[in-house]
Amino acid sequence: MKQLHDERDALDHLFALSAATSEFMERGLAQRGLSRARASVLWALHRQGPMTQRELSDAVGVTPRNITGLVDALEACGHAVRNPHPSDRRATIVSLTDKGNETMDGVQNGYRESASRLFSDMPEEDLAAFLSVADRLIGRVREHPPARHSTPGRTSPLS
Amino acid sequence: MKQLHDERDALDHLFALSAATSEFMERGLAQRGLSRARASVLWALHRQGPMTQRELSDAVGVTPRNITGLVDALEACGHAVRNPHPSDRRATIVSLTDKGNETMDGVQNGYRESASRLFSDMPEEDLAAFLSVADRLIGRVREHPPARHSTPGRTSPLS
DNA sequence: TATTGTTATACTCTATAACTATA
DNA sequence: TATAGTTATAGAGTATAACAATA
Repeated sequence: MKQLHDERDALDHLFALSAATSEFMERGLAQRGLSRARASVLWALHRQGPMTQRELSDAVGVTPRNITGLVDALEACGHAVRNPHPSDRRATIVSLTDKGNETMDGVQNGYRESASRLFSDMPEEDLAAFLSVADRLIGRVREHPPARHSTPGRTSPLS
Repeated sequence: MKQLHDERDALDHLFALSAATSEFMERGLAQRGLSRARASVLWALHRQGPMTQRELSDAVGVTPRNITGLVDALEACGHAVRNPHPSDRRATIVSLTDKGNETMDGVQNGYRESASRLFSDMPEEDLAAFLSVADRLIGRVREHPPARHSTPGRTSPLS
């Protein structure tokens, strides 16, 4: 009885934490004029360097058609550029511009500040417990349920 | 040095947990043919009973125009019905159908199973630590940053 | 034949603004 | 004058399918 209630309370907390965190992250991106979808492209380029749109498609987890649109938008606002592939004339290489790199550095610094603000005064053992539980939950949540083909758009910030 | 790394690691975990949880929840809804936006309307009706579209608009946090579209879709798939307001001829009352109630009961039972699967074998003190940390994080994440006007579409499952 | 990136098309979710019927 | 819900329009993000250029 008590245990059952605790479990449901925990799932409630998990959902609430997920929603709040998601809004938190998107608010940070919005300050720099980025949507989550566009930021996910910039993250991939920032972490892994220049790559073709096909590679971006795999890295970000959306179809090549969508990469066309996202890169169009990022090019229009000066965060990325398209260049011809040196040896494969079908392909185009997408790279970050200086502005794109500055933006992503800023996002990264923002995350550092956030991390400090959220966790710096948290007791060591609470932090450890949170990391441990989060690890287990991530694993369970990913493996168990009837896995459909991936839902798009998860970004993986904080390189 | 060590502490700084721990903080960033914790934020990383928080983002990853948020993304995984969000996919987990939407997967559960998708099994029943529901998107998050439509499920949020059904949740509001399931929790609070029949209400006008205007009230739904406030409950769900989207514009009245969007409620029109969402209710159109829910009516088309038999989960909800529109009826005239008894005293205000401008307004329409939206209610769950039997099918809508069954669907939401199923979603709720699914969440109960999920809660059990995720948390039932977790040591009491880990569960307590997670709840405590989650509470603190939700508060910090909501208050601190340059709060824009609300991002839409958070559902609040598990009544 | 297979791959890269595009055009064409469609669907969902979001928004504002203008309009109709009612209060 | 104000409110409830609609139409009209727009934009982002997702998807498939067909096609051109190239491998």
